[in-house]
Amino acid sequence: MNSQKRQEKESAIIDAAEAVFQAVGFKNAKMDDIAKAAGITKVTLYSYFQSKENLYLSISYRAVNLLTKSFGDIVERNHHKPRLEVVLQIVESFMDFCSQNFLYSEALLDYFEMNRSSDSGKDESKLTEAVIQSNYYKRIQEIQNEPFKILAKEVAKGQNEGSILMKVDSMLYTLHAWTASLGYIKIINSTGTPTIFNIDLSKLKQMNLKLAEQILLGKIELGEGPI
Amino acid sequence: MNSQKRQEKESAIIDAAEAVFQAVGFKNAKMDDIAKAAGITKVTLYSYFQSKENLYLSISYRAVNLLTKSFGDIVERNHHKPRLEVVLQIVESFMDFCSQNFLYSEALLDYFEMNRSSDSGKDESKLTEAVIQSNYYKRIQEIQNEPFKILAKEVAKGQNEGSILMKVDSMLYTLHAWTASLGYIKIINSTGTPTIFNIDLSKLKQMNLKLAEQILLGKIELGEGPI
Amino acid sequence: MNSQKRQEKESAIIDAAEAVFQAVGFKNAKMDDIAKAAGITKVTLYSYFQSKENLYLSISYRAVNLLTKSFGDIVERNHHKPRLEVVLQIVESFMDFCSQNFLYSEALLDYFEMNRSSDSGKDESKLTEAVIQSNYYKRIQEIQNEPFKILAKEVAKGQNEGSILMKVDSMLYTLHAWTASLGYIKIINSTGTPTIFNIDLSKLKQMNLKLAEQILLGKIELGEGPI
Amino acid sequence: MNSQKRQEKESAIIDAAEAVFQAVGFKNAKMDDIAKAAGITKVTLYSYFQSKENLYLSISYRAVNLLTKSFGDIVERNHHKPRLEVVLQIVESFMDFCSQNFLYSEALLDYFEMNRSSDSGKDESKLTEAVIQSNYYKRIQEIQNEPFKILAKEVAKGQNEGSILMKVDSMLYTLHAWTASLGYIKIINSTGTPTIFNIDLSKLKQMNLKLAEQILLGKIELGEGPI
DNA sequence: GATGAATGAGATTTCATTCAT
DNA sequence: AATGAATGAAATCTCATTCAT
Repeated sequence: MNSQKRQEKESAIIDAAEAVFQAVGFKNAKMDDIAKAAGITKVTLYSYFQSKENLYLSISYRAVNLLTKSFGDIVERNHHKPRLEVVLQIVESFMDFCSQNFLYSEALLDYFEMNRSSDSGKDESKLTEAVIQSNYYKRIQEIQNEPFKILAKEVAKGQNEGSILMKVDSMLYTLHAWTASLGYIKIINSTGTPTIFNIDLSKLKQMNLKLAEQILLGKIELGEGPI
Repeated sequence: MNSQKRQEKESAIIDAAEAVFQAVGFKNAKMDDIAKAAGITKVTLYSYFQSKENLYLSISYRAVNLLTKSFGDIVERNHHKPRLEVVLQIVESFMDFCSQNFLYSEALLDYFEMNRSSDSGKDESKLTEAVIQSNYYKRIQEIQNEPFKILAKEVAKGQNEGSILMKVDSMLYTLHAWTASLGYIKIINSTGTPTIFNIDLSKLKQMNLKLAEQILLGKIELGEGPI
Repeated sequence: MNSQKRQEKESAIIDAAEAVFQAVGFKNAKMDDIAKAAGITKVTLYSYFQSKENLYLSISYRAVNLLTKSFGDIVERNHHKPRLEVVLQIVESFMDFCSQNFLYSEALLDYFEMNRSSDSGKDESKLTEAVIQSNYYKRIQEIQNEPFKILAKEVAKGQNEGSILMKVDSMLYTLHAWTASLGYIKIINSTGTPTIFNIDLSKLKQMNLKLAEQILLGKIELGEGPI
Repeated sequence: MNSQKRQEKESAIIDAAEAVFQAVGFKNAKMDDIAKAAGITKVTLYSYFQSKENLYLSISYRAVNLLTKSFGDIVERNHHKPRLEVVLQIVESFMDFCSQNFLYSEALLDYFEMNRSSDSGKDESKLTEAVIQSNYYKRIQEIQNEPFKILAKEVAKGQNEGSILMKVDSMLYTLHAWTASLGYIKIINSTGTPTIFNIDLSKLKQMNLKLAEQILLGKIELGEGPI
């Protein structure tokens, strides 16, 4: 099978896996069922993905790629607009992407969770052997920071061009925007409903965006600390 | 064995389980090893916790309890101080608690992840049978919102007493503070190191706190949306 | 507790055990249930009977005793009648005893089955450790042959007094009567119904008795072999 | 694996199980050891036999089959001889088969013991859940009466052709022969030695056969009862 | 001797993963 | 690459038996 065919088949398998993981969750998903859903045998499934974890990581990988692409598209589509706007759009799209793709956002978070590193490099003690061997685990490490980098770059550009006026270090701000989004996603994912404690979650998103805007415009006194 | 003795023994078992989960992670942990660590047999272990998942949930339960207690202590210790300060302390302690207790924060996040509910009540399709049967899964649901409620209450009090000046609805703000903390925790947990992208994570925390203060003091224009 | 009291309690426990074994069979019977049925705790049960097998053997023991007593009574009650008649009555009572006491007959057969001996003494390789230690296992061995001996003795007496005319060795005949009865019991016990293959089992009993009578009266040519 | 291969493997496993049961008895036999003896894993063992009891019943099943085959062979080999002789040979072969195959005869007796039926159909109250689910338990019920039927048929033929002269109903006689054999087997199995009470067990067998011959030849007055 | 808890041994199950054809 | 069977590791369960108080 030539490389392209293989790519396509691999992709089709991931599609099937996504459907199964989506329906019953990682733990309950059986490799048997995924193989069946993909219309192949378990052995073939294993010839593509060497472990269940690797298969799951392929979804994380896809998620990072989609996110990267999404961020990249925003940058490209708005190359003539002020970076301030681009940054806000990216942040919003991050939140939207995740709230619209439960599986992708979970896969993303799960990856970052498993990928925990310690002072002395990767902390492999909690990793399954299957993860350590996983080729997607390796591949995803190469691209894991892409979305973050795109965002950080736009922030820096904005500071240079003057549309972003805050005094905060661009990396620190990006990190902050990232965590704010992650927290939002975590809440969205722990809820299935559009409201929680009678609060419409869209209001939460709006608040996050408004806050981002204020920070970026330098309207907020953030003291000595963060700069 | 009277109820108290049983409580103590159960607690001692959870101690042992924490040590094992901490050391090798949930997946790699063997019930046999946990039993051994607790100085009991596997069967006894099962007589206390009906499944590995239930045992893990007991740690989530403990985490929620500790967090609740921590929040409650702050409230009590500072009953004479302005609520603004109390709220900021709670937020800070949340971040500190989690960054200092990897296992607890993970157990907390894992619980909220699995506990996802849908419009039509709990979405059990992704739960393991073991979780559905888990008594700790039931118990934790009764207290899961306690920490959040404490925080929300202090925010509301602050608005009443005038130390908190923002125009934002107290629940919405609390939710925002909650997500900001969760995001911070998620990043802390995905990292083992005190810095990421050359950014000292303590700076991120400071930024979060400064931001919280500015919001609470009503220094930020959050527009119509969130109010 | 004095010896008599203990005897009585032990007996009451066996009563309870009989009821449980009768109801659900040896394998399905739980020591817990037996203790409950006897109105005592498991530990007390164990202080009387050191193992489930020993408890079961106490029923075998009781069965052998009852059988011995039954045979003895017949002998006594009919000391003035011809031995031929006594022998026939014993054989009949054996069959009746067993068909009326499923549990006793099974316990009897089970004991003889487990007690299998080899050329080099007892074949303990298939015995459970529990059986080897069982005190009832020891006690029953002392009396296991009593019923057989009574029968054999009456046969021999009958030959001496002339009411029994067969030429067959009394021990051989007794053994034969014994096996015929055992086979009958086995069939009775494997059936719960009074008929099998449309044959009324009482007819089978009648045939066995008629045959016994003919043999004892020397009406049957048994050739050189058995004598 | 085609059906035949599976049959062969299943058969090989039963071979191994026989060896283990033979050596240490049912209770002492461990599934692990049987698997090891068969050169497979426990899981594979379970994929063939769903429980230890089912595995044991497969031996009962094999025993019934072997007995049926043995009886059938005798009938075939002697189709030109008088049925009287065939019947006697069958009875003798039954006794020999069992005395030469301790495990088979025990498995046979155990099956009949557990299979006890009541007026209202099978009496399942004493059966283990494992037995109720056992596929061999189902299969053996279909063939359990085959050996008996063969014997009964030859007796009836003998009466028709005139080599068997007794007035007794053929079914009743067959049942009697059956019980006599079972009793003999029971004694053989409860003994490991060739003698008991100084009686050579072969003499017992001879006596049984001589008796059978006399009955079949109508030499014995069995009265009104049985006919 | 009574009680409730714990032990130990082994049966059974579940699945991801691998083997053999 | 496809198929069905097998493996291995660990979870879970059952129960007779024992311990501690």
